[in-house]
Amino acid sequence: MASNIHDLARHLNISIGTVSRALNGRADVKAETRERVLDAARKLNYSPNQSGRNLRRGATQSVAFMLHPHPGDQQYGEPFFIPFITGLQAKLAEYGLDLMVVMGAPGDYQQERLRRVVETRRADAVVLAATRRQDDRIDYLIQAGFPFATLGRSLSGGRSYPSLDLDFEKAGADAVDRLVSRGHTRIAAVRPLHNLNFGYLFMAGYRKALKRHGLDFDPELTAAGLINESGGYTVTPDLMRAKKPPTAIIFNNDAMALGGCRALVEMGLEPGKDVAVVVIVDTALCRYYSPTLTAFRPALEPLGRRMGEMLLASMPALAGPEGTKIIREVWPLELVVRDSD
Amino acid sequence: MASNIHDLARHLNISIGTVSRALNGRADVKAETRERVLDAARKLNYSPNQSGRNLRRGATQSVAFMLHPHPGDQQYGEPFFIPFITGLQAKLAEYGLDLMVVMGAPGDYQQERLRRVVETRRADAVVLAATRRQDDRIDYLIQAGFPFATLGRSLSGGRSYPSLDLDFEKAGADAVDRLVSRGHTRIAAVRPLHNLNFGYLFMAGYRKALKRHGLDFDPELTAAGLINESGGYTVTPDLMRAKKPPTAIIFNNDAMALGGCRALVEMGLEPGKDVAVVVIVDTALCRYYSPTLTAFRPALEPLGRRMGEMLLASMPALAGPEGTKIIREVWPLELVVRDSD
DNA sequence: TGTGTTCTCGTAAACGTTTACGGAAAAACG
DNA sequence: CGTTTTTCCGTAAACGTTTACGAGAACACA
Repeated sequence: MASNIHDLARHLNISIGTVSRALNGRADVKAETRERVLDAARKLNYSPNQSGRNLRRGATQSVAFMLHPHPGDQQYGEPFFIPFITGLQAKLAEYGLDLMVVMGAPGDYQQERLRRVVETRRADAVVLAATRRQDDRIDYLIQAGFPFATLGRSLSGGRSYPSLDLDFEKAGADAVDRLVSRGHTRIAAVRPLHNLNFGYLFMAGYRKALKRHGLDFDPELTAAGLINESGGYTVTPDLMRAKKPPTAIIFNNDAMALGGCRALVEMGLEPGKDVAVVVIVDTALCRYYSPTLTAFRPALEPLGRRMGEMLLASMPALAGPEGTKIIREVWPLELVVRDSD
Repeated sequence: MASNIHDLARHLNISIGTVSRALNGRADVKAETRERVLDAARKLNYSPNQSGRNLRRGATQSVAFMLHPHPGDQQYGEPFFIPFITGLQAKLAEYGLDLMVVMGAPGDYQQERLRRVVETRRADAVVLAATRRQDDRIDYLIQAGFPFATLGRSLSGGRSYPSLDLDFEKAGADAVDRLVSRGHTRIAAVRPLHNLNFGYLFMAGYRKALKRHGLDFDPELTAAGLINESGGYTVTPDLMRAKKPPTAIIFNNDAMALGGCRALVEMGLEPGKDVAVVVIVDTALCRYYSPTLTAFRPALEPLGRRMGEMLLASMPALAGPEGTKIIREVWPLELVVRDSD
């Protein structure tokens, strides 16, 4: 049960040093001895104590993913993150690393939890998501010299850390292009509250495309809400009460769109007919609404795997010093045309 | 930065023993000394190395929550679990415990990951979710003598471990009652694939209520699918092609219902008018569909907090031996009547 | 003053690993 | 057979904590 390396060594009549070396696949141990050790370990069902190992190695062999709510948002962005985490975990597992997801308490934007993980060295690296325009967490991690990577970019920290992002700017522009090509000229955009960086990127693409098509930017046609059903639901009526109401709305994600569509229905409008709808990030819902919603679909699971690779490459202890390079990538979002526009 | 307790002691010209005692709030240290230590710790921003602490204490001060996919289900049950996890984490934090979420790889039903956590003692206790009728994980944990609690019951392990569950049996029966009172006699039920225990409970309640109302159980009116949109979407057409098709469908959760409604629409049927719909577990979606879906709503965040309390009470190291009692509870689900039935 | 009690604190031994170092035995080589 | 190299393994020192034990100082009391 609580057997340790000494028990194992005693049982085999050899030293703990040899046992350890055998277990860790070191070269300087006879093949026969290694077999005996491995057998015995299996029989006594020994497995090394992680705390002892961590202490001696000065590393925990694990990576923390910080998942956090936005204040007032009960739903997190979980349908988005789960496939991402799955991919990340799969890749890390290939290198013997564990992934642990750390949830922050709503409100403090996880600064406290992050410090805790870093200061007590519970993980060897962390990955941050939902980066903000200016992100204290990034500044903190750089200053602390702690390895990390982000899902999403930020103005903080410049280009000095690995990051992976989706091309929200292009998606924003593509959405406008698509709607213009369908004859729309009054196109609204619903972005996330809380100055999340992808919100800015999305809006930047949106505005650029409007200008390219010679359309005016009308502040009344934009709104910001929580990234969930209630956010879209709350914000949409205001949009429709504009002096010149939109004929199309681009929602930041599918949950917001669902809420928005509900609001439209309650106003007696039919989504996809009276008002076109396009969604920037579809997690799963867009296929199942009526009408089905035209949306951009991210490849989240591969994105997670890629994040794992980036992290590995940036951890000197694992990739070797030659692998210590900072990788930054931006991945495209694929447009899936459905019935709502 | 990487300062340890020796640095701190040297800086203060006292022994590491005293520093440790001061930091851990032991009684046998002068008030003035404690102040000095605390100040210095803050100034040098020292925080104890978790690995050293774990090793010495033989405990990690953390709890693992095993989150896992069902094979073929990419979406996990995350909208369900996230609020639960939030509550759990909040409660544990009150006692200085960290929560880490461990994601299993799809397919192996997390046996391997669970063993890893237990054998390497990465956590002091685990909480299991989505229990099955017969659950190897429970048998394993009992045999290993590892502290745990479950969200959901199981046939495995009898009543020898703490568990928290929702009353799916009553919800299943209530759903039937409600539909019968609205004049339905041909009521279908869509349950989860994979012999999850809550699926059995739901179906048990469903069948009991049918019998109570003198209605026959028709196997053609039940189906099993993945617990997500695609599960409901796939399964619903079969139901409607029964010799005597249902006039109402009870879906196990909101995601399945969404998929099911989509299928109905594609068959030219209007959910809530041609076919009544009731949902057993609503996470967030039911309010936002058109028509809004009648559903049972669980109090997930409080449930998570309660789980935290149960766990604490069952961990001798934390609650003291007098607190070592096994708590088992079943919580009600609240019916929210909307437009779909 | 002598004795007993209470506060404080220092010492050192754990906790379970990994690994640098060195030495004995075996192998290789002339 | 002597010398050098290689292979294998044991020894012991870390890693950063916590805590049992004991001792000195301070205090109380008669």
